[in-house]
Amino acid sequence: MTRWKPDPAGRLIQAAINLFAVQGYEATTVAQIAESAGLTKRTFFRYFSDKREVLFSGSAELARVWLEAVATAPLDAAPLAAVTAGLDPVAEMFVERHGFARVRSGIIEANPELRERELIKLQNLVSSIETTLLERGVSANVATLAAQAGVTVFQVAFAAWVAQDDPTALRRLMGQSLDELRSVTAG
Amino acid sequence: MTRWKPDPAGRLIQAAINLFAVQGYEATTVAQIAESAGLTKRTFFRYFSDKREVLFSGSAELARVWLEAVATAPLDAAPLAAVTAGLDPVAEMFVERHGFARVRSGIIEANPELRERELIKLQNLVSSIETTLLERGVSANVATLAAQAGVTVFQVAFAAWVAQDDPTALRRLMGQSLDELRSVTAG
DNA sequence: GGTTGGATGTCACTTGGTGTCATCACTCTA
DNA sequence: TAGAGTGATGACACCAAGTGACATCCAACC
Repeated sequence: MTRWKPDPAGRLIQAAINLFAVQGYEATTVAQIAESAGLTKRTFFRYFSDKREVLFSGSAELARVWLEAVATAPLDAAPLAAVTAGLDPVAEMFVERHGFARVRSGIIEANPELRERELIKLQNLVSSIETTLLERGVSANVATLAAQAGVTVFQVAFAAWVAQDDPTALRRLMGQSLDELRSVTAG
Repeated sequence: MTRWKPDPAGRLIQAAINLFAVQGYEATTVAQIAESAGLTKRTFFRYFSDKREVLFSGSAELARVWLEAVATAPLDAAPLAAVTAGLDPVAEMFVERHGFARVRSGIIEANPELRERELIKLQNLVSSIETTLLERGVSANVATLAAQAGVTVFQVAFAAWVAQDDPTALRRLMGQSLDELRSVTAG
């Protein structure tokens, strides 16, 4: 037998999502989450830097997948093309998480504090993509704008994806969003 | 004689900025800010919903100026043209605030909590512009993308503006940023 | 069998944020 | 002009997030 029950971080995340879904984010205390996972408040803060972070540990994987695609895109690809090369693997990564994403999105949309955290995670993603572009020789402002444009395309498509029922629709929605951005900025 | 010293909110803002600049945001307590303004902690929270908000009361004016410009743009203007119609009056509004903006930006950039708040303020601005576009008959996704594109252009230009010395440069930097966005999404 | 070490628990503390009621001076009205 | 509002502020108690310091426990290793 192991000394403690396994995967404490995973248990905390699951407990948190359940409690947030049932009684709301604000009405749930960290002590409740920890107790529900069989741990203490102090241990919660050893795994997550704050109460919000328990919903955002997955953002590291999103960044990892996207960044790898940008870094390995053909060196002669245009900046925005390199950025949007990340959309395919990202879409694939989310196919099996449609249900989870919907619950999580519902919780986040209902709370301004969590929306703030989501925005800064997306901004960190923009910064990371931007850095990758800079390493590919793209100029500073163009890197910023291309990275931001790509993430915006993702955001718009993601919002549409959680609002409908087809788990595989993300890829198509992203393509559509990109086309619309092109037509908006073309005028 | 008046009963209390005038403009309590303004005094709190000034006291907060001074303290943040000298000893940092985290090291400054709300009680210190309030005492420095000759008020109590309880009164601080009557004027600002939380400690971060004391740095963001100006964002309402930014939104007001920008939205008015979007709403009064020619009805046959393209969505992005209507959005960027806000850049001129916004640039004008900031000319006399270059010094203040630099101090404030320095404080915000140094603190993740404050960056989160700034991002959600910008996102709220995006949403407001989006709503104004919808009222002008623009379709949903296009409204989102045009509003987001315009605010991104502003963000990029603003960052460049506080990094240099000419208070009047904002307008030119915005035009440049917009041109770059067009070229990025054109490919 | 004793020791080490990493994960967890305990406890005390600071600070952000809120609810409730008291205070105090100005104003309005009889 | 007395006295009842009124609106801003203060006083106080309280809760929950977050942190530092130290104790505890059990598995593995010598």
